[in-house]
Amino acid sequence: MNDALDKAVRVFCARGYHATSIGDLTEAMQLAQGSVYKAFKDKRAVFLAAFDRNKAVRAEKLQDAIGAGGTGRERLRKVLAFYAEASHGAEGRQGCLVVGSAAELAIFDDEVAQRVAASLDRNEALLSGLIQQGQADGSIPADLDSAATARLMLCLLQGMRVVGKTGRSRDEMAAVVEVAMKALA
Amino acid sequence: MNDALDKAVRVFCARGYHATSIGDLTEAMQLAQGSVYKAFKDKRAVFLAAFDRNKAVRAEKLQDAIGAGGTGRERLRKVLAFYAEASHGAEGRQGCLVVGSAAELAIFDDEVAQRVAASLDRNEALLSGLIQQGQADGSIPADLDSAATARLMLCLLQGMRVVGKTGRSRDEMAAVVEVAMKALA
DNA sequence: ATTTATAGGAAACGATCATTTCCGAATCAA
DNA sequence: TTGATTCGGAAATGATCGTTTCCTATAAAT
Repeated sequence: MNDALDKAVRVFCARGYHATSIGDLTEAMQLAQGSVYKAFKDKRAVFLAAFDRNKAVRAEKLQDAIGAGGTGRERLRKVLAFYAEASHGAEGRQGCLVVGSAAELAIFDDEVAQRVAASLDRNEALLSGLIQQGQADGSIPADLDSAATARLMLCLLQGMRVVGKTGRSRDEMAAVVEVAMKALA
Repeated sequence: MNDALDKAVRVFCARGYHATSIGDLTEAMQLAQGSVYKAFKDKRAVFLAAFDRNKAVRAEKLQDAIGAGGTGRERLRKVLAFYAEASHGAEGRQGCLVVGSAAELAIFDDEVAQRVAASLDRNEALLSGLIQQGQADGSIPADLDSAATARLMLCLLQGMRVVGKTGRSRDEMAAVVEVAMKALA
């Protein structure tokens, strides 16, 4: 089931919610049309499940990328690099489900809006935590506004995914990470 | 006609392309359904016209906000503040047509993808020009990588519009601008 | 071997939407 | 005043889509 949901995630990322038909989903998930409606109440339920699956998968990959060791500064850089890696080439063109949902559904669907906000809040808290870790271990200045800096980084990460839809190179995105680290001065 | 297009812009921003029906457009534009098809070939033509109209309006407002005087650093701050102002409250929730188009249409419609890329490139060039102006007038260090910094600012601006869809306050976004200025060190 | 539950797949339904067509009213010219 | 033209607006059309239903085949269970 998770395999099928991963396929659904890719379709929803690339096409958005409204432009994805049930046929698109069954084709990608390799399921019969009847099977989709046996497993899910409706298209929206498939989307919500795909959203949650995407959130879990991305969160795990991000945690792997951050790793356990290193200073707060080093780990924060790894977060930026993780997003830079996802914001170029084919994966960048595919787009981000959170960004797409924010643009397409946040106004109409309160439940989707809540999940989008929760995803962003979670990311912001993660960034804020890493900054505070860096301030504790001395790799980031103690007088820095951790909340505002975390919010800046959150905006930057989401923006990279937007700009990445127009097809940038890995080097272009990696260079952004280097400059962004200057905000930790 | 421009008035009607401005209304269309708002609808497309809020609802996205696929979720806006012709009825939504006629209601917002206060036009008869027949009149829409007398003025435009089809829904996509309305969208492209609205996109161009939005681009022109936003570019003019941005130029007004930047002003003619001041250092490159001061003018760059005004660009960031302009986007912060658009990324909170009701306008922030309404969203950005470029971001929405990038997420929803950039993969399917080459013409839309080109316009999105052109809008981002134009913004990136504007940012790069202001940075170079700042390097010429001494308000921004000369050894700074203007291209990478401009790209960072572009990502940040687009990301602010994404995050702004979840309803942030003016102060939250204004604080991001202050931190972002540190990237010019 | 027979029955029962399960899943795939096709067909049908109802709704919605983009688009076209048609009709009436209003405007303008003669 | 009359006739032509234009424009708003409503109805009709054809297609698509989400959803439901029904049928068949396969596999599990007794």
